[in-house]
Amino acid sequence: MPELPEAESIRRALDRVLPKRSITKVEIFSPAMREPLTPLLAAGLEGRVLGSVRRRGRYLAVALDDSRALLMHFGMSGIVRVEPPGTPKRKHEHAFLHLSGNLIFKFECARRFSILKVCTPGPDGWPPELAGLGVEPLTEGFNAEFLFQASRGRKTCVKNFIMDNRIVTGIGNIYATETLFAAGVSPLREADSLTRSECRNIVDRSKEILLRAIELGGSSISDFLNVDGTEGKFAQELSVYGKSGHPCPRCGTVLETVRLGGRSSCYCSGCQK
DNA sequence: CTAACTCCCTGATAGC
DNA sequence: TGCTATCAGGGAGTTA
Repeated sequence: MPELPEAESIRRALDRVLPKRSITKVEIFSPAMREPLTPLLAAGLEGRVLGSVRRRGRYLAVALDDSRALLMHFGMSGIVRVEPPGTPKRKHEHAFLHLSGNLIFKFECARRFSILKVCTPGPDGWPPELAGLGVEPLTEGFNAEFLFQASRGRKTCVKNFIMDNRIVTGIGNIYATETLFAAGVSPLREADSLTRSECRNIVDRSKEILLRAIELGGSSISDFLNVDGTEGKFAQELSVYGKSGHPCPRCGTVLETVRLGGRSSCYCSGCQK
């Protein structure tokens, strides 16, 4: 499912193909989504020229030439493709944006958790609905002291804490699971119990893992595909995610799974304290 | 304020 | 074979 590295892979791909193309026609096939797609029809998109593609957490924003932007989020199963006409329509394709240069931007989502909407960015360059997002994990702002201070007084477990988008944005179940394994920290630990040193470890490992995943085009777990239809290759480097019952790659202890905040979490009780 | 729920949705898989 | 139950889960919303 798309987390930050997958969103960044999509961003890079879209940023190579979308800018300077104009929207020639909008087609909506499935109005009933997490947010309705029908407003796209009345948004006056025909004739608008697309600009650069930026990312905030797992959201992407494609600039429009009228100071608005197309905002998208991939939920769990969102896929976007840019293809020439002629490909048969797939079952869960919900919207097409026809583009100049004989291409179609296709918005697909089996579970309908994705978002595609027009937004109006504020002074910070992002629409108000993204105002509550926390720090970007690949910036200087995400550092040991930040994580340490943010976790003081927090009784929630460390896994839920680093998956909280209001604290740090873009880290979902896969990368939280892998980060805590690499950092040797149990997902069950109270956030408040983290030492500065453990915070530094979590921050450093998460950045390494996210950067490596971006390098490999993300993880294709279940539904994720890149814009060109290829799979990300990071899934092959996962140490513990989805490997419950397998031996720990570091110490051989059988990996356990617990449910935290409604999400399954795989970890090694031998390596993660 | 925090923490712990519920819900949205479909497809894959397990069990009977 | 065909049914039902369970799980996958981001984020918004609700409750205590």
